[in-house]
Amino acid sequence: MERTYIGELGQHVGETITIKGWVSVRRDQGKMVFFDLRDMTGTVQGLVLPSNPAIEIAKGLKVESAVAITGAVNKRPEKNVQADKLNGDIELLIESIDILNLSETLPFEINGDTSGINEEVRLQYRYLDLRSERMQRNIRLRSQFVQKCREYLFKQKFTEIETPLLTESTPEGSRDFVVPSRLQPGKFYALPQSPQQYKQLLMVGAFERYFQIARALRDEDLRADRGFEHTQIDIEMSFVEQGDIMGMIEEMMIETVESLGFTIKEKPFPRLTYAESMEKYGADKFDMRTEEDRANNVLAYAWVYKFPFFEKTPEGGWTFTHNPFSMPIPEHVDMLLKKENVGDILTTQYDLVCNGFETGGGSIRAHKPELLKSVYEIMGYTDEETEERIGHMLEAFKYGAPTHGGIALGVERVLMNLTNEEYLREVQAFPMTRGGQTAVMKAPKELTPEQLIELGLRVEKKEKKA
RNA sequence: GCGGGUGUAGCUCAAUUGGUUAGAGCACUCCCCUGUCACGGGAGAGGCUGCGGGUUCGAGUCCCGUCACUCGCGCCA
Repeated sequence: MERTYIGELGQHVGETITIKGWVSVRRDQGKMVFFDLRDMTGTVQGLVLPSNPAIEIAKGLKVESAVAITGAVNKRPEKNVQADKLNGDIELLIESIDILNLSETLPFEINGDTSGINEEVRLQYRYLDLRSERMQRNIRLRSQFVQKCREYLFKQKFTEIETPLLTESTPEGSRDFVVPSRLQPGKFYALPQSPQQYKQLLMVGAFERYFQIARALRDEDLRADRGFEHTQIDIEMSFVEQGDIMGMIEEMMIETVESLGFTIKEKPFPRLTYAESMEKYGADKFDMRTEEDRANNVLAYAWVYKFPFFEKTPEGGWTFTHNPFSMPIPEHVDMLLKKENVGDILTTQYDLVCNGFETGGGSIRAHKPELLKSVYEIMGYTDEETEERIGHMLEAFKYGAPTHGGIALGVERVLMNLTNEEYLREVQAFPMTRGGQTAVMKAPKELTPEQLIELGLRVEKKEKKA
């Protein structure tokens, strides 16, 4: 029989239907047996009468087994109505039970909040942890948020474009994950820390409005709010100025987040300069919520901008604070080109802050070779070193590169704000442990000697045959 | 790399100053129960106390080492 979703059973009172899903709870009354049955749309109580031959199957049916159940959707007797629950006014009088997969006893209970369970166990059996109500809600909300962003961006004439995963290592910034090349032994690809350079090249390539739900990878030690991999909504636009991007992203966040039922504390978002932020909060990210806001899960967004472009290195040179590809604020362009008062130069960088987290950041980019070159000169690179690192960008900028800028929003950071989760792992389906151990599977692990030889990572031993 | 915390039954946790046979709740097995809804009642099974050394008449408890997990710092444009 055709499947009916549990969330729609209210429309089928009096009919005999088939549901498919899982057994959440079994309540064996001796003669009668009650179940809570669950699919992706909701939960319903089922009951098996002692006269039904299926009663023997019902008694052996273990929690979290996958089942297909046929029965009659009935109104509950008046005194058994649970008005506050979905389907609390109906129940399924079970006629037959088809066990699709009988579950063994679970390693931990999932019919409550699993956040108190040993995380090693949760991750080893992540597919079970994901069945819990909280994880279902978090991961589904994540999908909805991303969908809303996509809808908004398509409406704004954006094109979704994928950029390569196997790319070039960049020594500055965070540590790269690297992949050995088989065809060119001894050489390595790097996995992207962000699609930064490719998205700028797409602007040179005349796509004007690009976005990507992009994975970014960084081989740095983990934190509660930081993993090896995270996802960003990566955006770049041509022929725009700082205010255009900030205004559009602000509109996108308001539209997406409010359509998901959340409340924003202040609109338009407050805008603070870096100096104001440091003076007022002592940090470049801050939490503007009151206790009441926190209790009501209100989202307090703000922009921080006018960051210093450069900061001193321990060796006494200069390095960038956020992004070497950024443009200074318009009135500081001359200072950059002349390399004067370097410490005073402000960048067009803007960070989106929410509830104490940096949820995104971007800037207007340098779109002329001399601007970008000047940044690298200030940082002390020789012409040869600059050419080696970003020669391809300098070359690309020679051919009518448009003014452009963009932003990257951290999907996990946004979701942590929405769900009030303290840990990034709670909004990722398959996160890693802090030691870099993958969920469920056993990466990282050794390669076979044959694989290592093929990759040029081990020299083949010549076998001596007598 | 550095510092803090944790590690006892499948899960969550107890176990006085080192002291009998390491306990409880949930889950599990069996029995009873026709309106339960985290059903209830009864019985039972389940332990290399992370691992390795040491001190002691005696170690879950103290000491040394080690591993895993975790939080923070460094790091993370």
